[in-house]
Amino acid sequence: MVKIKTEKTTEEKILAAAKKVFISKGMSGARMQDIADEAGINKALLHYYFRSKEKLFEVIFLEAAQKLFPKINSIFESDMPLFQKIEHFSEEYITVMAENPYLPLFVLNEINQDPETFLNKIWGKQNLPRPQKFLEQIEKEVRKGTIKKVSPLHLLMNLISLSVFPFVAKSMIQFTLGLDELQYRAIMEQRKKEIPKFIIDSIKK
Amino acid sequence: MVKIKTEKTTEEKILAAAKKVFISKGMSGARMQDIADEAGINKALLHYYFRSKEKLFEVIFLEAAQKLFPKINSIFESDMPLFQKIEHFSEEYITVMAENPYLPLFVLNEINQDPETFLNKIWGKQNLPRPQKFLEQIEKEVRKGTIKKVSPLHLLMNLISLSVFPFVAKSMIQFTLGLDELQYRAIMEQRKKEIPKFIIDSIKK
DNA sequence: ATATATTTTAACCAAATAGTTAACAAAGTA
DNA sequence: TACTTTGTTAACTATTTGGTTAAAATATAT
Repeated sequence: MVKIKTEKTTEEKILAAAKKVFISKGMSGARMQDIADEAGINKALLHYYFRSKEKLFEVIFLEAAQKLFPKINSIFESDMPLFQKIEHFSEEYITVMAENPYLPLFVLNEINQDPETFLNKIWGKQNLPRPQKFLEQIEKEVRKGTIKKVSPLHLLMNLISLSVFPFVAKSMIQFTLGLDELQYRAIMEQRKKEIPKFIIDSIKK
Repeated sequence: MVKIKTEKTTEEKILAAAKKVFISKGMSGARMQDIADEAGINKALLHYYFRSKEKLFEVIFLEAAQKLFPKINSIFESDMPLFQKIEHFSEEYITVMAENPYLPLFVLNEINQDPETFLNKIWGKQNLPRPQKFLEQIEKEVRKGTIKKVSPLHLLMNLISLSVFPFVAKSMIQFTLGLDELQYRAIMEQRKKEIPKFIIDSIKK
């Protein structure tokens, strides 16, 4: 019988704790002490593994951004037909976000605090959404006459809005509608099918 | 010729400065010194007019929340027919938010940081969205057969997502699409008509 | 076993930051 | 004018917080 290592290394504990604290409090609201407590270690250890709060934050933020965008691009830039792409996108996106519901708000908020820093320095632009191909595809379908004459840009914004916003407004939605965690998840599950149906019903001829 | 007072009172200067700083940096990222500088006054004056950072923040946050929700409710609860309500909502909402584009992200983010505090203590629930009547109205239309068999809840979420998200993601959108302020505003202007068209095309029989 | 390198901690430090105080200035009032 | 209230400031204080240090504990190599 081989012994399998299940204990987290200190670095993993730190990263998990940092992720939790940064995502719930944001960069400026997070305290190094809170992260240390959450990880069950001494504060000095944070600085031993990651030099500063900024460095630690950068790791967490990049990981979050990686999770948010690359998958979007791989779908946007694939060769699927339009309707299938729309279905695939909301399915995939909601699946990933259901496991990390606070991620979109976290990323959007940090970007908003200092767009310059985040959008230029931290990212190579390969991580950013590249909707070009998707936009062209819509335009082509419009010209072919297979869908109604819709604005590609607005259709893009619609697809993303419908998929992302329910996560950004999670707390709000749960509170105003009185939903517990399970009910919320169930509704997000439904949306995987609801969104493409809603969109396709609107644009198909 | 009567002299008209155009100078701001100190209190107004503070509120304007606090609004600007809090909305761009958030509660935890904002510095009292920044607010004082922005208002062109001494830091001690902030404490003279508002006792603490928290008190000052509460004023700003409430004002922001007031602007965000009551109008929504007055539309949701009016007696307009459904389609007109949808048109009216996106028109009204986008008009208000175009003047305060960072407001939704600010409010959603602060709520997220501490839902308990914000949603219970600070608000009397009269400010929160009350979508009940709107949901019932949709259900009625479905039963009458005037629109397709859609989920009222998802339709509600769709309308709000489509209207609010483009403001929440403003920085992101501008950066990835390379839009300046004017172009962004123009697109939001278009959305006032695009959103209701998009929705109604989807649900009408 | 001994020595060396790595990991972890408690105690400390310096900078940042919310909040206070006491004195001064301006405006209102008798 | 004298006096009181209101508004404003510079300088200061207390606390929070990111970061450091030096020593102890643990693991690793010889």
